[in-house]
Amino acid sequence: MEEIAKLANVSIGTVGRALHGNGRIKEATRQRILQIAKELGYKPNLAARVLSVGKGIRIGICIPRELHFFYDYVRRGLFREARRNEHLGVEIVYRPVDRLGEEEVEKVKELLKSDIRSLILTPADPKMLAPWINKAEQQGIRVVCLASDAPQSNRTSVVCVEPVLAGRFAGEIMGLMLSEKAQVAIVTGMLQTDNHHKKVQGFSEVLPQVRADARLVDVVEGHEDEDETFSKCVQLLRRNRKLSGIYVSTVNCLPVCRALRSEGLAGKVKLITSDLFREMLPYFRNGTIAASIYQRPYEQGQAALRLLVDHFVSGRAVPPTYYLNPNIILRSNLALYRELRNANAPEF
Amino acid sequence: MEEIAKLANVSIGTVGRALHGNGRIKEATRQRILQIAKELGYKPNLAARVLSVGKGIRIGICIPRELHFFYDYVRRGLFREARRNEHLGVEIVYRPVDRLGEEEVEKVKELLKSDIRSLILTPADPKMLAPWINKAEQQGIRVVCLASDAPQSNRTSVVCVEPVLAGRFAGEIMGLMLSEKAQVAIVTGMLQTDNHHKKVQGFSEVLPQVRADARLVDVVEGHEDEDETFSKCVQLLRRNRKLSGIYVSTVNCLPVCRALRSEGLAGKVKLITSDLFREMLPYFRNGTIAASIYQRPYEQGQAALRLLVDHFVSGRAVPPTYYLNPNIILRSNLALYRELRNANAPEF
DNA sequence: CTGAAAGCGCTAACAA
DNA sequence: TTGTTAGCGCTTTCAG
Repeated sequence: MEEIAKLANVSIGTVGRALHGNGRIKEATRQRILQIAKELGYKPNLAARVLSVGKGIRIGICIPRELHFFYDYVRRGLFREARRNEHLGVEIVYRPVDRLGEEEVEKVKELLKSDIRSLILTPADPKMLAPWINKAEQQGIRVVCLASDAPQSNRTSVVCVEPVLAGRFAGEIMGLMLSEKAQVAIVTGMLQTDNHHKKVQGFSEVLPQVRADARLVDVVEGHEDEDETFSKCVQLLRRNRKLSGIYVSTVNCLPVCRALRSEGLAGKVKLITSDLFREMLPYFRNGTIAASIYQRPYEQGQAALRLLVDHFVSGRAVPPTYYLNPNIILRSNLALYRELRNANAPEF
Repeated sequence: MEEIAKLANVSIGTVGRALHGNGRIKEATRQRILQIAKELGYKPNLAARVLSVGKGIRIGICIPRELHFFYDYVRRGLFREARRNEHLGVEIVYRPVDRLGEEEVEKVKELLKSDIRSLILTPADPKMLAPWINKAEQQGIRVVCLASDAPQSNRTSVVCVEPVLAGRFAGEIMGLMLSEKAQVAIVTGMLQTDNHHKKVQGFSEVLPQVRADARLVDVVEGHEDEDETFSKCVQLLRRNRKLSGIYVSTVNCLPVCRALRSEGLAGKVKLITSDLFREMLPYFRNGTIAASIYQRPYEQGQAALRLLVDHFVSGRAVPPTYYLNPNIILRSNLALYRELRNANAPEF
């Protein structure tokens, strides 16, 4: 900056104003300074800037505590990435809700009063939340939706795995695994839920493309209830002894596994589940679960935070969407997943 | 630091010496200061440190230019992550080789003279390189192997996809896709190559576990030659009309695709390839390639650099190994891969 | 062995 | 509209 100032015959303060864009400065000098800066290949020293500005970047976070197997990893991704950037003054204001959707509006209101520059949240009820998101954006608070979206709102960005893609992915794998004239079923939570609806949609779109002779014979709604899911699955399996594949689009796969075992069909019926948690492990090991579609909660949290840090520190634009690729978990790569590693393994 | 100094009745300079570990300082005062620092929960301001020290962390990089489809992404991962950490003074000294193994020792020697704190390289000839790696480590230069390993050396760490795992992963997917009494073959480069050998090994271990009745009938070495691979594949397919799966463990999958098409077997024989580049796209689209095992070159580069930055900036230990999970690419998730995205899409 | 002070590059408040 | 200047927290050099 000093060198620019010298060449432009102005003070270092003026150079600052020119570079900064704001401030009262004559357009002519501004242009001149900018020109010289470019010629010199000037790049700001971020360390100095951070040191000088002093106050950090406060980021509000509102995510659920449950379901732990998912949000624990989202949270870790967020917090670790925040800590990695502590030296840039990144600071988190954490206002969790107990379950998805519980009191989310209250928490958001609270966060809006906390002098935050940005807000990360997992909208459960986008309609309800939209006015608050819009209000935040009006105040200059960047809102990033995480894991689920609020498309009708003015949110700056969303980080997630597209549910349709997850469904398509599952559908394609299922199709590849099936033999001729196969019959498959889907077990889901509630079809009303946007997320589940889209997964089912993606799955059923793709399946016939991969195997024209495959048929989706049933979509079972388990309503996230263990017993209901179990008994409905048993019925499904008895009703249809030729079923050769099941896709569980919700996290509740354990009752499905149990139903398969109790009917002696474990390993015979190809089972594709979603996500990953400890209790699934034995079913993976003994071949009941063939594959699981993993939504990479840790990386989702990490990505959300990185987008914001890059934006506030380097002025990088935040893309309106950041879609992650789902992973597929099989027996052979199971060991590499954090959920099953010991706590002190290195993480990113 | 000022507050610590006050409480300990010393100057800020003494606090610095105590914290820093080095320097001439009476052990008693050192302990006292450390104690107070801990009580106060002192954490150094990294921005200030970087600003003060001035000179950054120079990291030497020696990776090949070819094969572009792979190393271009490794390089991007490395460079972008370096740029993200510019404000911490991270700086790259880039000494590429044209092809894997070409003049690697020369380049490494050159880099060792460049006042680097760390060295990232892709060893092609570990035996040859080991003494240089050891020398570097002796000089206090942290050596990180990237994409391939030099296990007999004293390298600090390795970042890669384990080839055995990639093979096992492919084997399991293949197993899941096959029907009864299936016969499969592998097309590889040279079995002498450690990497290929291990992939083949992983694949053949897992296949019978997934399908006891499947049989690995042939392993074809194409020696990375287009014509040789093509004609050997055609022979393979004619010799064995009942072949139902092929795993290509090398990047050279195009001749295999062409052979399948020319024999009218595209889509009939399940084809699993490795990695991803533009020319594979049509074969994905028309169903010739069922799946590809993706080694995430971008993330490999990114991870290597992150490990080092975390180490030098925050004093975090570098884990001796950092294994990435390979991804599987299918038609449905193809669109999300960078290789096929336009250049200005957001990246991490 | 310890203290004092300059300065890293930038921002922001105040003065002109 | 522009110039001046005091720090931000730390390292490092030079003097005690």
